[in-house]
Amino acid sequence: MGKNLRLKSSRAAKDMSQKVLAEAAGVTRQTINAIENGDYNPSVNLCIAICKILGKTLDQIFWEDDEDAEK
Amino acid sequence: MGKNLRLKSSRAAKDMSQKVLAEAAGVTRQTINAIENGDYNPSVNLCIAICKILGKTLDQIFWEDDEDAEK
DNA sequence: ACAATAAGTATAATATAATAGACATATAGT
DNA sequence: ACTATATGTCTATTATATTATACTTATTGT
Repeated sequence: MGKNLRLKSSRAAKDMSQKVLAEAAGVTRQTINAIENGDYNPSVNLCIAICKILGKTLDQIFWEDDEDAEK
Repeated sequence: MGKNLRLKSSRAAKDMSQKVLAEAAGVTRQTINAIENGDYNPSVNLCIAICKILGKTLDQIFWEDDEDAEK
């Protein structure tokens, strides 16, 4: 799986550490780290929670990230 | 959790049964049924697979469905 | 040089998504 | 009345997301 650089960058834009984002989303730091590094496949509810904290939508952070770019 | 009526309706718009959608997405019928009925919280990769089959995006089917409507 | 924070990673344990198999109901076609 | 399909639901099992603990490296501030 590819890294999720849009997540990493959106988090950086809010100047949040992985730890702070994790606590806000109600998960552990390892989970945020693993998502950013593409180590696994989070639940959609967790994605939604993360997006709301970062002020983004699902499409902006999770759509067509790890994909073949479609064109 | 609330039902996902947008999923049910998008599937109906393509005249697909739960079984056919499940096979196309590589999961079982029970999984599709459970998502439509809000019985659990699918992985984002499965959501993406479903959206692509139905010609929709994550935001159109999974964003702000089971939420407090924000306003 | 020391202390503190951020990030990456690994392992073992726990929670839950997802499967497999089965049964019930309703509808539509013959 | 029979058959087939679609949906809903239940139980038990398997796969995997997520946790908890811990160690490492890099960076920044004092």
